[in-house]
Amino acid sequence: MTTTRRPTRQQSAVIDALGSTQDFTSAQDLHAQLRESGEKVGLATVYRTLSTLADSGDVDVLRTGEGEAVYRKCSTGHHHHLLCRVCGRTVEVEGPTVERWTDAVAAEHGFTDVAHTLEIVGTCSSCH
Amino acid sequence: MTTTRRPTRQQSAVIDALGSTQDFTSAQDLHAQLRESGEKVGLATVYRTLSTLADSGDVDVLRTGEGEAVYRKCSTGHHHHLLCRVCGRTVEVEGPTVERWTDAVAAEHGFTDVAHTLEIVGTCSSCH
DNA sequence: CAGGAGATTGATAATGATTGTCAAAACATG
DNA sequence: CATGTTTTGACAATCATTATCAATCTCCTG
Repeated sequence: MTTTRRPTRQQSAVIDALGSTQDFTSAQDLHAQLRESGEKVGLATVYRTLSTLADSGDVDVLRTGEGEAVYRKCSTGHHHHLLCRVCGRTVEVEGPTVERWTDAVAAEHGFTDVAHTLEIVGTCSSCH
Repeated sequence: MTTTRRPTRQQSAVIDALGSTQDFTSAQDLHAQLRESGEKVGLATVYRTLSTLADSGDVDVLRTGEGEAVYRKCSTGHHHHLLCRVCGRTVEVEGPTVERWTDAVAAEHGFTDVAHTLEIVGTCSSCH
């Protein structure tokens, strides 16, 4: 029995907020974002909505190193971050290389619906 | 100032417990296991030891779908994980492609001492 | 349009893993 | 043995996430 889905203002708000970025975003962040933009959505509702969307496969979920769950609207191009460990400056980078590689490796092992996270840390030129 | 590592009974117990299996094991499980086998090790110590080992790269860490951290004795050098979002099965993958790409991209932006993390999630063949 | 069944919401409490605290214990060394 | 340092562990604190449950909203039907 599939859950009856009834569209609501709150759910749309969450979905829109998710769609406004291509990055993986945590439920907490989304909630803060919604509150800032004036939308009144309860934290529990944000979690519920994300969880439902994830179950139905409409969003990707994965876990950060800290164990926080992060979500992203499915199948849009995305980029990665190059982070300076000294000053915290970040640079967005992208390229088909990694995308292709992960897809290939996943397919090779019979995996489908693949998503990935990649973070690169280093020391930037000014901080060297 | 080299790593001030002082071997203790507790740390050895944690390492041994970890080594007794090839599966990813949670800190909580390890603690329970140690307690059962008579070793008295505090929970905080288990966490500290695992955290230290993970930092020094002697064990692998990743997160289950529920957000629990799980650890395993490292088998080889640097590799990545292909994680099934349904059953949690993991496959180790490695290859020079990503390493080269991250190094190249980092260098291109003037970054040095580069490190990276990459996690791939998907649905494995049995769970599809 | 009114009424009602069922779905949805949200404030708050509860949960559970992980981390912080800090005095006591274990060590190494002089 | 005295002393300074490291490690331990019981317990409190934190933080994301989930459960609760009364109030509210939606849609359907008469």
